[in-house]
Amino acid sequence: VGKLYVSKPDNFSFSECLWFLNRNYDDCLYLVSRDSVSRAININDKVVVLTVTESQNTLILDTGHNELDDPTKHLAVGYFCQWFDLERDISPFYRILEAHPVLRYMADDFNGLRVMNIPDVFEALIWSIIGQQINLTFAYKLKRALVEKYGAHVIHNGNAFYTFPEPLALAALTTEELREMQFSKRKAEYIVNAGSVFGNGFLSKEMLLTLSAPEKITALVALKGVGLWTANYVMMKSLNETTGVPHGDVGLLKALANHGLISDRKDEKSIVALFDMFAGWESYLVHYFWRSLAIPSDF
DNA sequence: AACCAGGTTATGC
DNA sequence: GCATAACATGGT
Repeated sequence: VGKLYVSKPDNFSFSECLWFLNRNYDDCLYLVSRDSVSRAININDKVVVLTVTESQNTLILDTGHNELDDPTKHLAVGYFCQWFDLERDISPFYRILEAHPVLRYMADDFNGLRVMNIPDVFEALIWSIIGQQINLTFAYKLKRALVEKYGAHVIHNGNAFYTFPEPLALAALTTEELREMQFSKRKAEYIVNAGSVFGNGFLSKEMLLTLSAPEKITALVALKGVGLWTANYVMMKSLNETTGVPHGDVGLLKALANHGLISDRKDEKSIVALFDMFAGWESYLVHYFWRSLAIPSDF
């Protein structure tokens, strides 16, 4: 009852993906165990807790005991497929990776890791705004406070599963309310404004997906508080654009330095040259660099 | 106890 | 057009 099946693509490792989701942080939007991940998703105003496990050749989506109609099932599968980036053939990326003298180890050590997406573009946007210029541990705390206060939740097997707050719920906030939750005044303004823009339909995922990559960037950067870093983060994590590079990202720069690929943080030439080699797969490279930050960096 | 953190905007030359 | 400052506060 309530089970859906998705076949595994090539170059896919469920455990690598879970490992990335669980890194060292406390994400309030999903629960990872050794062999499963669960999160609540909102489908047509119905909150469904999705639990994913794997068997030999398939991934098993358990939606609990709800009797879901076919369109809802289809949306649940669609959500999961984007979350784990399942519909992409990443073998071209692996060919480039394996040919790189310094980075080829990633093809073995991180084998089967996908870009872990954030299908809800509003969630991706607000999350990236929260994460600007603060350490990730604190960023996850801020996100948790926001989600637990303004998101909906359901109880499933004794755990509370939250959905990300709706745009209009955040649009209705005053900046003072967010300030009390340790958001800076600027970020509070950005978040309320973004809630208003999305909540009133001036911007939506459907709209953004009709645009070319440069047009997407332009549309996103037009929002207050969204610069190139944030726009590219949303591009790579929510809009299926594998060319997005969050320029200037401190994690990326640290990883590049760890691998001896840049001499210092202003070494633009080396960065451009490297990403040129990975043309079309830039965001995969970024994601693998982020993954590399979570292991000892003794190369 | 300084310095840094998944940056962006406002200001000043 | 490019550097610099201000933002706010937790983590290391």
